Amino acid sequence: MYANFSETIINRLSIYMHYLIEQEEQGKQLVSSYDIAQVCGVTAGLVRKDLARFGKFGVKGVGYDVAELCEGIKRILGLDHPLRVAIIGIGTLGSYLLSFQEFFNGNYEIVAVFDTNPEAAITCIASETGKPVNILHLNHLGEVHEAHQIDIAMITTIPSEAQEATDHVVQVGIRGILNFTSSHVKVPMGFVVKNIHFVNVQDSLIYVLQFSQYG
Amino acid sequence: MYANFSETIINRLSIYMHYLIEQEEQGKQLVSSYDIAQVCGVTAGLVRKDLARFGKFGVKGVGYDVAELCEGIKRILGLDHPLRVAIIGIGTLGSYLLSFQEFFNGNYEIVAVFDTNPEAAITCIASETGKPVNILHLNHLGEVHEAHQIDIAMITTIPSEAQEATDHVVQVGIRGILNFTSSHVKVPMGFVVKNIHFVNVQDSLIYVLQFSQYG
DNA sequence: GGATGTGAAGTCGTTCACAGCT
DNA sequence: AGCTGTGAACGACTTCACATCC
Repeated sequence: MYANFSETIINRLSIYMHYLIEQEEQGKQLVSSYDIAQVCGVTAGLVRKDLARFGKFGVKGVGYDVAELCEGIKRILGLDHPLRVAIIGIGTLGSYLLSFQEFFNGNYEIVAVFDTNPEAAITCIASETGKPVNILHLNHLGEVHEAHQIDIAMITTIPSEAQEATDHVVQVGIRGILNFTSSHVKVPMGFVVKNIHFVNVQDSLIYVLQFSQYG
Repeated sequence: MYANFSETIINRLSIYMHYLIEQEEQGKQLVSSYDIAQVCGVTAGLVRKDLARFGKFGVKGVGYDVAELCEGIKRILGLDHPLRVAIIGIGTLGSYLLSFQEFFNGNYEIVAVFDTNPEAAITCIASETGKPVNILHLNHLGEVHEAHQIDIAMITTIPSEAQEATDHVVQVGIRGILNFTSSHVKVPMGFVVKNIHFVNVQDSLIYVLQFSQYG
């Protein structure tokens, strides 16, 4: 296993990987650090440094084999086997996540959707995606986790219910949590939460715009 | 205006600010760097350093006035006046963004929604939010921008149409772009793109989970 | 020739400890 | 006593330049 590197570096590896997946789908076999750098918005030297931390993936004078490097990064990230995801709370956001499974590039699988009011939700989903989706009451989270070993729970409830939903997730022993709500949630040691708040990105965009005026 | 600080720092200011807005709504008047630090997941010293870069906001021995600090950060970020947003492409993601206007805490206003197929979209939206929403053909983007001075365009089309939509946005002169699609988009100098790809966060969550086993 | 891998240098971000104000 | 503001020490990240290999 690869020692504990910083989130900054790991996040870039993820970006590189998704670029490589794209290239692989388009049939490209070889890329250079310059190719990766340009698309991902970093310098070529940094790409090489990032990769060199984890081993030697390239061939001097030639570049990187797309499929090989992609597999290498997947191994580093822990994405070399399929990962199971549960969605907790099925409003507009939950149904969006369901409909965009293609985002996941095959690494993730949504195994179940939970809500405290599953009947009301079913109509919503059916009209959105056209797919039949199994929506279960949150009480069944434990059984499903026992049966399928869920890696990540996505919290997509309304903000005021986020902590309660998270407590439930923690209680059944799912250790990875993606919090899409605007509330902060707390978990005990050994569990990991990552927040996805696009508003912060939006705010920093506004900040940068102040300094990028023409002239 | 406040000189060009790094995205890391600006992103934290945004996180602090949203915490302060929450506290203000709950009637709290005073916070310490320790309060902010605990909720936002950083150290108290870092909070003070971050703020000190931009001026003196607190009172020694006392703490920070919530409303005052909140206003201060808004001024730094450029959020001290309402900002106008357009949504380009109205599928499940676009309708989610519409329905979550409360996320924005009053700083942002969605002035219009555009699509290349507005008729098809209208039904989708109406059933989602229950609100009447004006969906216009993308051809009208220029007029609306003239009339309302749009600050940010959110690209929420299907990935294969992202670049085309972005080109349109650039052409009418909207300089801030939030790209929610999985495609990379290119813009000329003077324009700013920020990507919102939760998959990268999800990937890094998986990485971290490898090292947080019990025991 | 062309691209990687890497030490060394340089920059940037964070922690620490404490002086100073209330 | 409590909490901010800040220089100094520390550590992490990034760039640079070049030796190295295909």
